[in-house]
Amino acid sequence: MATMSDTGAKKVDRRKRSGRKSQIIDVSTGLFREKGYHATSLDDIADRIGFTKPAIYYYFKSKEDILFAIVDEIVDSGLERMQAVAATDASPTEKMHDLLVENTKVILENLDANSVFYNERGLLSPEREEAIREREREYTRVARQIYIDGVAAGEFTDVDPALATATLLGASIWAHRWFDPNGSLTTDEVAEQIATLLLEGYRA
Amino acid sequence: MATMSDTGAKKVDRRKRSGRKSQIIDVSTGLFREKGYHATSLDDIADRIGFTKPAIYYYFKSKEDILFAIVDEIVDSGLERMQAVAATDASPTEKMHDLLVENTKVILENLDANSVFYNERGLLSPEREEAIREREREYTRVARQIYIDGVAAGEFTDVDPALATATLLGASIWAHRWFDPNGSLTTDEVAEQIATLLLEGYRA
DNA sequence: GCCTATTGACCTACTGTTAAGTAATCAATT
DNA sequence: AATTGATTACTTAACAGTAGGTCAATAGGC
Repeated sequence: MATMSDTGAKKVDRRKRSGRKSQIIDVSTGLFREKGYHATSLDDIADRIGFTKPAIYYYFKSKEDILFAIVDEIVDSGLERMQAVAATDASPTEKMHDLLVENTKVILENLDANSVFYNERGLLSPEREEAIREREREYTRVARQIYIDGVAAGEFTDVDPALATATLLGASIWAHRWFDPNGSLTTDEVAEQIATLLLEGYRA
Repeated sequence: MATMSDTGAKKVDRRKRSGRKSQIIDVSTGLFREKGYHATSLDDIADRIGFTKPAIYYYFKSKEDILFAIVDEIVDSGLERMQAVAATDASPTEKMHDLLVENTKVILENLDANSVFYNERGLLSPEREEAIREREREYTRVARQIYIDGVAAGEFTDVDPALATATLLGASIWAHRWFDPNGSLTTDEVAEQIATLLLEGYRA
């Protein structure tokens, strides 16, 4: 009776999801990445859990809600770490380097969910995609401001900040397509090398 | 391959296709990019042409064949231009710069098809995906060799060539996600600025 | 009368989703 | 201690819609 009465709240607690709900999300994340959202049926998800299909509806109102849960959680976790980097009083050069390192790490440490984020989020309803895109704009805004500060401080090349940050972040994001968790390089090493390569250029 | 005095070198050569067939490919390319492969029905494609669905089967044996036709054509057009760059006797630095410029241009000049290539090709059958992946390996092999030559010549930073080329090409490829054809920058300007930014780094 | 291009009708498989029912658990009441 | 009622976590059955795909039939040009 003591700890029961506060569970009725509608706010979703990300850290303490019910075991089943987080299991559905985890399994769906893997399948969505492997096969794509539309090519993954609710039967596929249920089978892998050891469920029947309608049981999913006890935890989610629709298939799209599962995808949204995955994508929504990811955009939050990334944004938090970007803002932490931007909030330091380091130089623009250091900030941008750290931002690229953190961005790569956040992606590679949660490869499945981030792959789903980048490849399947376009399949959400227009309203939900816009909600995600809004959060992402905040994300790119942080990076762009660092770049603008860097140009003002004479530290960065004076090119279009939108182009520069899109290119820099793109190089980092693209790691999700080729990174092999079983390869010889760790996520930290890859993150550091990408950031350094972009900062200095590839010319010796 | 000699220089073709064709009207549009930027457009993909589709002389071998009948008008209808190329129309199906064009329309499908647009829809696959907008909505995704699985979310696009054959009725959607037929409707946009002014067709009925079975007519598609006069030109293609299956829906997947349409996707394969799009993806197959793209991987060819890209590879040809990469090999042309690699075949010159320029320095590794110049080659890599040109390769990045050409890669970006080839993507932005055919944005729909390249978006489909990068986002939907994983939905092909395993055999066909492997066939595409094989051609793409040739693609990355060309870039990697240039990088290796550049390191040997003391021109490039001595990092893992696989990581370096994946990062460099990734930054270029990622342009397909943010480039706006109606924006203020042309494809040539974007291609040149991305290549220069990557070559020199963003530090002033 | 043949070839090309196209259609309407149809089949089958599968999808997300809902409804209704059930076994187990637990709190409150008898 | 036994009964009840509610809640949790599912199951089975089924539905309505849609998808890719097939095929016989056909209109128009040569």
